[in-house]
Amino acid sequence: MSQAPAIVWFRDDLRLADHPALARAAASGAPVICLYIREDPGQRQRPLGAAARWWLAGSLRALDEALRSMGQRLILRSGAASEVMAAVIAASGARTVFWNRRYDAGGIAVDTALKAELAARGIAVASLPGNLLREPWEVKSGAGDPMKVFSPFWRAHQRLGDIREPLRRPTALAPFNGGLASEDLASWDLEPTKPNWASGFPEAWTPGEAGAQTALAAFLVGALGGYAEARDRPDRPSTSRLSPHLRFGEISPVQIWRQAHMAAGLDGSRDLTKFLAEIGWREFAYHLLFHFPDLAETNFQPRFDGFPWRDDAAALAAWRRGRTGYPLVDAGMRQLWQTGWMHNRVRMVVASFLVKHLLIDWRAGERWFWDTLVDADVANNPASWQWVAGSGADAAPYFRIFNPMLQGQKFDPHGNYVRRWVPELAALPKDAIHAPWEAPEPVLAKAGIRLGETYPHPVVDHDAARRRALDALAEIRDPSAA
DNA sequence: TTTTGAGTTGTTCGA
DNA sequence: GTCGAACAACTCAAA
Repeated sequence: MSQAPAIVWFRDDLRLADHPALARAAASGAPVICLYIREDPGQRQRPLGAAARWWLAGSLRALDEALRSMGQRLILRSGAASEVMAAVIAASGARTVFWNRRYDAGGIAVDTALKAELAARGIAVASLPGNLLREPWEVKSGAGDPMKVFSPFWRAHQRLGDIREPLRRPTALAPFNGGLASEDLASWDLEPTKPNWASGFPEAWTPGEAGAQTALAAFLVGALGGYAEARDRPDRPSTSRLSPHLRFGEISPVQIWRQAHMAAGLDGSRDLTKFLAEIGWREFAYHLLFHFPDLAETNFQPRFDGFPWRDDAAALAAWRRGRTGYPLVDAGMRQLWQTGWMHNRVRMVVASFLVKHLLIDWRAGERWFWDTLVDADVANNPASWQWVAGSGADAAPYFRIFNPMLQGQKFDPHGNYVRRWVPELAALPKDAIHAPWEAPEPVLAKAGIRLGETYPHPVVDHDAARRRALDALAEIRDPSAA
């Protein structure tokens, strides 16, 4: 009599290598059922944004192809996780279920309930750590509390010892021959059609594990050298662009950690340290999310609950569409819209602009990023928005208000990033491109620009907006002074 | 318990 | 053009 199969429930871990759940299932010798569930969003689960849905489609196709090359396939099902799991178990006679943990409150609630349900029916469940360097609760202050400042968090994280070795991709997976039905990926409508706003995405991205490994390898032989400085330059290919791959678990931070160390040699170079600190920020964001599950909705610092946000639909729309009149801001928002991604330096600038220049609630920006970023991450996105807004853990100080012109001059000194994404400004010389409203009329005319027609006037005046933000922030600074 | 040093990413102003 | 100081005070984490 053949062995009962094991189910591997794939979630945000769409890879075969360094996949603890898959490795355990493979090691059991049981026939393996690889399952992906398009979950009905539970009460506290966040439906995927549109750009992330596009990525998911590609990633699921890639995973299915990789499994097929091993005589396996990915079973796709829709519904509530508990119902889908019950149905698959009933149809297959599976006796064990493996998955890698998730850390958002909604996901934890679903997993905890399901685990109890299955245990009550005699189904063994193993939930394993696979998507972080360390579990969020492992890092603690000396007093045993969650950490709220990045630097001590990261030091404590590193004091906990070596990061484990990545697991190899299973060499073989015994197939389950019972014939399980799978839904058709196309029927999930993950990809846009009318209009197909993602038509430019495939040129920029290759979703899937192979694409992730290619991106990492290219980064390690290329941009890692000089990363500490060049990473701030949106006009250059100087970042790893691994974020969406990490978001969907096509590559694990453990793999990145190990490969980066090997590529950089054993010495802790500045570039390597800087790069790994970015992985550290992801660890910190998940640490915060785990201990503060409402991160995407509630100010980490309660005094921001009284902040005088403005309701300004027109300004919000201008920001979303990249029509604020500030070239660097507009370039970033259009890069986001057209490719599903934005350079990190520019993310800070556009976020600071929305929150401080426009005084629009960070949650509005967070939601827009959630919908438009292919790397929209349940922990990174809210943690980063709160950091910029000043309402977060270890947040930027209130007086740190980015000047979009100055940031442009510093980090896009030739204006090439702006030219790439705001083509109507392309003919402007670099001295004018970050502040076209200050350019002499003949310069604008020569570049074919009529302010207010071919490119907008600034939606707000920088100096006035800056003062207004400082005043607003002063309102919540000292509660006793009110 | 108290004290002490530190805290991702900036800007502006005046010398 | 370049440089240092001011911008606030508060909270965190560890000694």
